[in-house]
Amino acid sequence: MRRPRRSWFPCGMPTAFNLAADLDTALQSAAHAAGLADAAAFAPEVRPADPKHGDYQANGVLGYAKARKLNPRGVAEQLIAALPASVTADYEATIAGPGFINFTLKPAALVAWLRAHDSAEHLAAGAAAAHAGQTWVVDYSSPNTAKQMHVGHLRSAVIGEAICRLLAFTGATVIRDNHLGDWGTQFGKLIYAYKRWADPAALEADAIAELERLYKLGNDATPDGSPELEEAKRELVKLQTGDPENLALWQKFSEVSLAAFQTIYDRLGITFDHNLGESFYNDKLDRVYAELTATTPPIAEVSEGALVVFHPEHPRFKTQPFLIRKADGASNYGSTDLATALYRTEHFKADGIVVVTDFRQGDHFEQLFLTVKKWFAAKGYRLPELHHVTFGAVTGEDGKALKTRDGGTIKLKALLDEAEERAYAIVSEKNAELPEAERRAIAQVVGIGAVQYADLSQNRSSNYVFSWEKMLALDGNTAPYLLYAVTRVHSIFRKLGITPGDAATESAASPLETPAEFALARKLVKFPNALDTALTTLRPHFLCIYLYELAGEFSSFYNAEKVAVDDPAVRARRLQLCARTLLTLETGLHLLGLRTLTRM
RNA sequence: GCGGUGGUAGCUCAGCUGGAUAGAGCAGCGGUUUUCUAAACCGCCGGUCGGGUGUUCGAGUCACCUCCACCGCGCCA
Repeated sequence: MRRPRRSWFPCGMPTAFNLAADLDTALQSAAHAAGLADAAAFAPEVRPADPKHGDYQANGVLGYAKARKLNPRGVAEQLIAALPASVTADYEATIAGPGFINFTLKPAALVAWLRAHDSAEHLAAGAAAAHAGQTWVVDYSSPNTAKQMHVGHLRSAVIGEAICRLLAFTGATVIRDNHLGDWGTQFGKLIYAYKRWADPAALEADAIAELERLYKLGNDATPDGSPELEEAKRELVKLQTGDPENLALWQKFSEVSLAAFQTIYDRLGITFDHNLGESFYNDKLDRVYAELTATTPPIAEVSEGALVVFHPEHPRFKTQPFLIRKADGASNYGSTDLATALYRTEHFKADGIVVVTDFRQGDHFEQLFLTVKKWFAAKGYRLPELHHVTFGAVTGEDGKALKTRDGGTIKLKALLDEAEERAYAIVSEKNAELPEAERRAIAQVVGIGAVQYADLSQNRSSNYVFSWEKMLALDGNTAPYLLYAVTRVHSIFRKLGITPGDAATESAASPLETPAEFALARKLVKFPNALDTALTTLRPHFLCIYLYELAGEFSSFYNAEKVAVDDPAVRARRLQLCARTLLTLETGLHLLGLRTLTRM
């Protein structure tokens, strides 16, 4: 347990977590205090500033003044004069350019923030305001059963897990739901093949690979119009009507699939709370059809025998139908996704639902969400926030979909294995004196982390070019660079035999002096802004950018200032900066789903 | 045809929802180590932000037009 918060802050007040948000509030009240016309409409727009201008800048004065034909600099002067004492005690505020207000943290306030946010618990407590009391369901990964996970499943899993951790850190109760593709026509063919050609030895050795082989056999053996296809369809009908043998087979397929998936998830640090696949919603579809057709006017209509939803107010979806039941009466993913949205709302009491799939499903989810909104409004159901988090394709260096050399699909297991092997070769080259077992352990963290980080560090909406060389590079915005920064900090504490954040060191720290110390400290207090941006946009790369810049500031600091100096007060303050850097880097990397190291 | 996402330095990418002189890494060139991990740090070089018009104090960011790439658009998910 940590000791209770000290009460000797220079300013006496509890230090806010997100200083920019705090300044924003202060400027709003200053607008009222200064008697600005229409003060309620004034949006300060405080954000982190370029360090050469200060720590934060308020851009909102310009727009506000312009709309009212006022002199922006004059308004800025009024605002600064009306700032509460708590702000003027902590910041230098200046007017710059056409009417920006720049805020520079005074050294004492800077240090007060660093002292207050001295543990992961304190950071989390500060961050928890964003989603406290809310429940969020995150639907990600979602592979098809009876098939191995391949490279196409990577981004959803990695991005989805990072979003889960970010939401949880900011106070939400997060429900991780793996919406498996475990139902559909493919199971008729698979059962057909399984009953004829299943190889018990292969099933024992690698069940999911054998199922994949059988599906291919079944697919090839059942061409359109053939009697074999009719037989496969009969197997499917038997499954759907509850035939015990087929149901048992299907159940077995799901079980071995989940077991195989879990070996991948373990390596990526993912644990699902639920695996509610499409099959789970089979008995919940009739209610969807009934409710969508019983409204006046009906939300869904029959067209060409199928049940569809049109959205007349939408330029495209007024003619492009959202298909929610096929003409033969069978369900499709429109049906199950509607039932899923309802279940998550009613059963999990979701305040927000996030679905992480590739961008090609954009139309589907736009239609789905439009339909859900109308449906829930008609029935008086509470509507959660609905987010479709999309991402681009993973491509090879040629810009085309990533394939093996012979054109096959790259299995996720093979990809992670290769990442670890490559990392092992690098660690062995750089640090040959470490014992092999440790090099293996390091290679796991670095290799898997490199794959995760490469995926997360790029804006998710663009395609991402897969490159072993780039993701495993020690320069640039990569996992190895960040992990290395972490180990350098650990190394300092290890050499000195000191625990990061220990009370004796913390209290012995003298005021910051050098440019490198200030630059690092000023970067540290911006962590909340990075969190905030990553969360409000559901784009983890904003956190990556911040961590990369922080690691860069640390490396510069490390290079410019020796930490283990003789002067105990100087040493203590630099150790304090090291401890906070470590805390922030490790907290941030863990939020992204990466593990960290003390040596590499 | 309609729509989505991209197009920023030779290459790979940022650019925080309209702010200050557009930033990183790689590649290229030049420096830094009797000092806590040099897997690092510092400097130089490199840009008509695909093109055009517009909106305004201000546009890589917004609107319209246009070119290119990838993708989606009735019974796969």
